[in-house]
Amino acid sequence: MDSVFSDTDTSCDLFPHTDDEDSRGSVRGASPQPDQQQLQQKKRRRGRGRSDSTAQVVKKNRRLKANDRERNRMHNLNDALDALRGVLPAFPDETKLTKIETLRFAHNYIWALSETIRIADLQAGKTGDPPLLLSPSLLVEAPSPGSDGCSWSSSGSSSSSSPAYCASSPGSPSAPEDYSFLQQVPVFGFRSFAPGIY
DNA sequence: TAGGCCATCTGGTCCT
DNA sequence: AGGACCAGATGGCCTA
Repeated sequence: MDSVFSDTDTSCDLFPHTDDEDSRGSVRGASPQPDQQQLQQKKRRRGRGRSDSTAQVVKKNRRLKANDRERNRMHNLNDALDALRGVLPAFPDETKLTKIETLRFAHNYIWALSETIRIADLQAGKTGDPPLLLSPSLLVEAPSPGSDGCSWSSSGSSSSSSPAYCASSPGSPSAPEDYSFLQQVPVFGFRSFAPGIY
C-alpha cells in the first residue's frame, strides 16, 4: 500500500515538463487513438521552447495540488472505511472486506442489531418486564463492535441507542462463535450476505 | 488469462 | 478563486 502511494507520489512529480494533455497521453493512455497521438505530437512540437508559459505552470501547479487533495480525500475515505471494518465483526478467515462488502455488511449488521432490539423489546412487553431500549441479553450476546473502542459515539449523530450499546459492551475481540446470534438473522451469513441485498 | 478490486489522475460541477 | 465532491479512465496487482 505505502509503496503504491509513494510510487504515485513520485509519479506526481514526474510531470516536470508536460502539460495536462501531455501527461494524459504519455502516462495514462497506453494506446491513444492515432489522431490523438498526432495532435499531441503537434502540441508538443508547438510547445517546445518558451511554451511553458507562466499560465501553464500555474495550471500545472493547480492540477498537482488538486491531485494531492484528491489523494488525501480518498485516503480519508479509506480510513473511515477501515474504521468501519474495525467496528464490524471480523470474519473467521480474516480476509479483508472489500469496500462494497464493508458497506453492505455494515448495512445488514445495523439492520440485524435493530431487529434484535425490536424483538427483545417485543418479548419484554409480553412478559410484562419494563421495556428496554437495549435488553441485557443483547448486550451479553451481541458481538463487540470492535477491539479499538467504540467509534459509534464519535459519530455523535442520530442513533441514540448506539452509544448505550457501546458503553455497556467491553471492547474485546469476539470469538467467531459470538456471532451466532447474527447468523440466526436471515440476512446474515458471513460473506454470503452480500450482493443483491439492497 | 480474464475478471475483480484498487489507487490515482483528470476534468467537470457545485459550493463557500 | 479555490476547495470539495464526483464520475470516468487507466493501469497495476491478485486470484481463480
